[in-house]
Amino acid sequence: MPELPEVETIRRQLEREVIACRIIKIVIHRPTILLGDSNHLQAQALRSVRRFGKLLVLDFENGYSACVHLKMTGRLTLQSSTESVPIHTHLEFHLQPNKTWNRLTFSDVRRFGYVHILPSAQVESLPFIRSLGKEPLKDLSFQEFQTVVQQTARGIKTVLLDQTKIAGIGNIYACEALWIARVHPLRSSKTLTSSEQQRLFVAIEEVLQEGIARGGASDNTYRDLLGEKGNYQQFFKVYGRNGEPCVRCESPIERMVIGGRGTWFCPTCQQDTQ
DNA sequence: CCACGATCCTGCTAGC
DNA sequence: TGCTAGCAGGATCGTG
Repeated sequence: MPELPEVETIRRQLEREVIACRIIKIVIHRPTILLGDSNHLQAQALRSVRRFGKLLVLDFENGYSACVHLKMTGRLTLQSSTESVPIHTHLEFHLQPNKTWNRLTFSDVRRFGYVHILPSAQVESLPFIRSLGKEPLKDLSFQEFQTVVQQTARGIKTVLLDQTKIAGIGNIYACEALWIARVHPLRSSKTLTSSEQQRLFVAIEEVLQEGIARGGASDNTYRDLLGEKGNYQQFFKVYGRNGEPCVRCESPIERMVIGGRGTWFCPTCQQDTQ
């Protein structure tokens, strides 16, 4: 499930590989995942690639943009003309010049993701982007993090996953950061001590940084622009490790459900539920 | 304001 | 072996 590090990995690859390439043909297999008019991208070259939280924005030379949300199983993939179009491909952008690949495809098994084409000038007015909180590694200072955390009595994990409070953190990185900081996922946010806030802030930056450095986490479905897996899953301390010994204290990792999502934590290292 | 549940969707897997 | 129920979850929306 692509979170900030996975989406950032793809953003960097798009920047490296696809900038200045021109769309010469668009094939729509499933119109329902497409918002806006794809004709606006016809014959347009890619100029820049931005990211807002987990949302990718591809900007084209004529002032139109394609906003791509991968949600859980969405993928952007570069493919060669000799490869057959994989199942669940909803959109194909045929590109020039011909490199080792000549198509950028959007696929999504579960069809939660979407591609939204609109004028670049309107991108930052999108409700989703307007509602986003600040971003770790970018503009979220410790003071601002502290304010967010002190604002609410909700469980700290719920707060970390709230994109309107902090942008980009998903289930994997939330679980991992809480383990590193030794904070229980259900801990009431506003009760965190300043040293816990400090540890958590640093842990969030650490897991996201490390996630990017490892090309993201391919727990199940994530693949990068070239179809490759990331490596960060090899460094998971808690995520999906139900019953395995904690690498810090050897207690078996436990699983609970918070907000309908699987949550893994060490019952010894992460105590103080409150 | 907040919590909770349903919704969207398909593939995988545990269990019978 | 083959079927099925349950699970995976980002974001949104409705209800209490």
